[in-house]
Amino acid sequence: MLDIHWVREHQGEVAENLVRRRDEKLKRSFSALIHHDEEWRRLKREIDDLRKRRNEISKEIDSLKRAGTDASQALAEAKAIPGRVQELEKAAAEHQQQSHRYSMHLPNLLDPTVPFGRDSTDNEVVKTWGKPSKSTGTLKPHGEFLQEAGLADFTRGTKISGAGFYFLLGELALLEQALARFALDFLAKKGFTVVQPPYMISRAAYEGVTDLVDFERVMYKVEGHDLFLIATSEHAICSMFRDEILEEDKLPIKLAGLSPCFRKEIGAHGVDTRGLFRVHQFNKVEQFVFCRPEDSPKIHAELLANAEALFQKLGLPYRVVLICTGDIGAVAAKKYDLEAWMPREQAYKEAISCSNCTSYQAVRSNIKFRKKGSLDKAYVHTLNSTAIATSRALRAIVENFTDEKGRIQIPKPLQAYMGGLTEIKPAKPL
RNA sequence: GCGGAGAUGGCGGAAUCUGGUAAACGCACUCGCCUCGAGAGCGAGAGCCCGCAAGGGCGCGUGGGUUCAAAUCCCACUCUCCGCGCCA
Repeated sequence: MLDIHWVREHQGEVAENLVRRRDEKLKRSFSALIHHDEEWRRLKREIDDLRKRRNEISKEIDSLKRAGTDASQALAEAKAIPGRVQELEKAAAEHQQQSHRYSMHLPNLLDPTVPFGRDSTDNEVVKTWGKPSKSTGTLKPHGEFLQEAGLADFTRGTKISGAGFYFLLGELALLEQALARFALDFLAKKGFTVVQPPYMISRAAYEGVTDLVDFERVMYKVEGHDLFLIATSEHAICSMFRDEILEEDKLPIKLAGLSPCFRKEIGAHGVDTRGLFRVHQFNKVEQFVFCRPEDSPKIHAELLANAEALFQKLGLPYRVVLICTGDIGAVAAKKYDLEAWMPREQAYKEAISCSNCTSYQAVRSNIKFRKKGSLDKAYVHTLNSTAIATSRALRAIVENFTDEKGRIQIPKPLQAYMGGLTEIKPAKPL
């Protein structure tokens, strides 16, 4: 969400931004927003004037009564006001609601460096690291391999919970824990505070962090409660500081979230349907930062560097893409994806998403900071980046590091978390 | 889940019974004056909304109701504390 005060003064810039997104619908929403905002302000003025008059008369009535004088004339005038106020308030509330609704749909201002494009095929490759392995033509889909190797059970996961659910078994389940712990230890050393957030949050908290369409498409609703399962710890962590004014010298606040992520993501995905790539539940270590506006570009680069460092330490080949205007979504002003090399598909696939959300979430969640030595307040900037989404990292490890005998080589930095184990051998399926 | 008490600025707290337009009093904070400097003292300020401003409106956990007028009365909800129950 954009700050409405700012929008009133910078309508041209907002319109330009929408042109870059090439979205006619948004342009109409924007003029509707301006219209309702103006109407609301006009009515508010009228209502305030009426209230002023009512307050004056109320005072008169008070003093008349205290003096023991007849107040019936003043009372008669006063009685007429609340009804009129109520009428106008109804109209004003309607306009305010509409203006709020439209502003909730307005996307963030894009950073000027975001490339113009239609969809993910127009994203710009900015870096490639590591040597992508050539296809041997013998690799099985990782889901099939893990099922046969007794390291995961997709069949029974589907049986009890439906497609997109799975059991991790034995050493693969331990490797999943190792990955998460590896990422957390790395971030803790970088000054991040580790956070285990609530896994369910209320609608109001949720509206502060994400686009409204996510409620239908992505999030699971808990029946009978005002609660949604989090789709990432980013959501819980951002709303953690909702309606707060932070002190400038506490910034930047760097947090490393650890949580399961629950996503509906309806629809079939071909070869990815069975396996760990696209699932309804996975664990993720997330980087999240609240900072001063002037620091967010620098911190954005840091978060990406952290994500890259983790993949480099694991030895997983990847490339970094800068997401284009058509693929970036409503929340981020600028976004990089880190795509890991997946040998079986001979393709880079999204493993990490790293966004500078500027003040978009801060406005929605009302998170400000007080400038040092003054009473001035401004919205913070928020940034988030995956550190490790364990499900996708596991797939990358399995595909990149399994030898012809079906043994998965454990990346060096994870071995310490696996009691010194260097490889995972296939087991008998349960 | 049951019973009791409560929710007011950054904090402690007053006004609630008896409706009359909130933050008295104290602490902390910001700016200014005064000081060589610090402190003390004095003055102003300190939430949100509309307005270029002057000014006005709103705001006492949330939502509704009664009233010319609600922190105060009524209803529902949320949360906190105490006790009991249940529980990994």
